[in-house]
Amino acid sequence: MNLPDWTTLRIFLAAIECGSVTRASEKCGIAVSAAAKRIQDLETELGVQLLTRGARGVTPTAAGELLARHARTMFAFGARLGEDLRAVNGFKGSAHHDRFFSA
Amino acid sequence: MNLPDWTTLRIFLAAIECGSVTRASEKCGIAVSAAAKRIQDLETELGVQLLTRGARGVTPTAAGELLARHARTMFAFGARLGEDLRAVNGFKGSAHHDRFFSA
DNA sequence: TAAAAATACTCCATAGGTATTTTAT
DNA sequence: ATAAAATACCTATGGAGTATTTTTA
Repeated sequence: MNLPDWTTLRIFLAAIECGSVTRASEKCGIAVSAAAKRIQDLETELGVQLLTRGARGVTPTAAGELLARHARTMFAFGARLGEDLRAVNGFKGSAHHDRFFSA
Repeated sequence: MNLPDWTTLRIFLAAIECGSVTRASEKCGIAVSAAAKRIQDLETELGVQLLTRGARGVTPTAAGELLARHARTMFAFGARLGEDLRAVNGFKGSAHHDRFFSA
């Protein structure tokens, strides 16, 4: 298996921050079904439940909160990588890449 | 744009470590053409040349080495994430997930 | 019963493979 | 001349959408 991909992590974080998969899917510009499936597949892959589902939305489990914390760190790290790459590239095409590595 | 996905980073690292895209593709169990395309697309997305191509293989550019260093850190971090998730999960299914987060 | 999430299905974009051509030493 | 990389082309998988059903408080 592989590390969870960035899109999935983004949706997962959004679900926690929004408190619902529905609003997370809107925020991420994706269909609810697709977002829900990504999170489900993630849970299956990891073998851990990440979210508790209710009629009013979702809340993270302990594992979910742990993953969320790590994911945020990863995104922060990704942002730094982007900055460093731009620096080594002499800021060429920085406009185009402004959002490349942002969370 | 998004952060470079893990598969691409793995292939890219392998290319540097093996000194050739051909051997990297073998190591990663993928066709040479697919590996080459991933690296090309990565360079296009980033707007930076990452590898110098020669008749005997490839060597990383400055940007390539920078990305490689960051990628290795990301993978190391991913491994720690895996360990932490297993811990919070009370080591359930650890056998199955042993390699989930390894580089 | 009213929201949110999960399921069923369909479609298409793209990742990957094979075969071939181009490049660099 | 030869090993490696790039290109062209084709196929199939899976990611995303719409519509519907199932949950949960």
